[in-house]
Amino acid sequence: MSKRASALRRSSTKGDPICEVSAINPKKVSSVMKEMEPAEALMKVAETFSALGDLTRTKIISALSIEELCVCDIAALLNTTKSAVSHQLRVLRNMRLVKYRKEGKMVFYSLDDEHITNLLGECLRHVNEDR
Amino acid sequence: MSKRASALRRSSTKGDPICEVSAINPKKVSSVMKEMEPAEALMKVAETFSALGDLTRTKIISALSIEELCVCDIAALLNTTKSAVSHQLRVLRNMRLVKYRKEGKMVFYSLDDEHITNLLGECLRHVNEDR
DNA sequence: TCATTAATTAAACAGTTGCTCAATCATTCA
DNA sequence: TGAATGATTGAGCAACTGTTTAATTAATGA
Repeated sequence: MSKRASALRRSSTKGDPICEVSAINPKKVSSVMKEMEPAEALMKVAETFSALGDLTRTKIISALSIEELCVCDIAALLNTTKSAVSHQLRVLRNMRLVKYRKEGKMVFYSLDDEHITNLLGECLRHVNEDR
Repeated sequence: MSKRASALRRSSTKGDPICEVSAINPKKVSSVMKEMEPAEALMKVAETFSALGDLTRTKIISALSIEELCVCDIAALLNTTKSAVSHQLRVLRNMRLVKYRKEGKMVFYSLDDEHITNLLGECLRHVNEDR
């Protein structure tokens, strides 16, 4: 298990920030690096999770998973201002987590697709797990 | 569709932050409020998504979805410091997204359970969707 | 016991985020 | 057209976050 190939290659500079020598398993590292998702996709994933990672926005998603709602109703539901909700809806829109349709002056929001419902569901299952 | 019940109840204070009169559909709002997930669960959900919502941590999760790794290997893989990785691993540990086992001086991290793999997979499917 | 090294931790700083407030846009209706 | 209203937007600010640097802990082996 512990066949560290070039572990003898000593670094001349000491206190180097990158752990470049020591116990690194270069074979393992390079194989994982190849198998990992492309950086660009992971960037979008991080942004998406980040968009979901706020209590106000999580509540919005949870509400929309039940029913289509207008901005005003969401604000009433969360006991906050339309402005605050609108700001957060933009974040969710930017990550394609919600979609909307206009009806007169009002704008009705709903979840963009079933992935979002699945993400919420899977996360709820995780946090509700008792151990 | 547009049967707004008590829309006539006018607020005396003008410019009030909460959109308490106007076009709110009180029936809809209260029914959604009842059906929504408990606030406590949603709080944990938001924290969990927040823990996943950072590029460094997303990369860590992606790497660990392939293979168990020690801190040093993760740092090498992400071309960053052990300290930075250790800090982020703590965030992931706090949200029970990763687990670890010690082997001598080294600490090997892996994903906590299949929910985490599912979350990553579902999110990847979302961001990779072409439209 | 002492040196070495993997990992964790604390403090500090820069960058980011979410809300508030005010202004603005857009649609309806008199 | 002008008033009213649902929604969006921008600026500003307080709170939070992620990295760096340095110190510390824990385990190994000479």
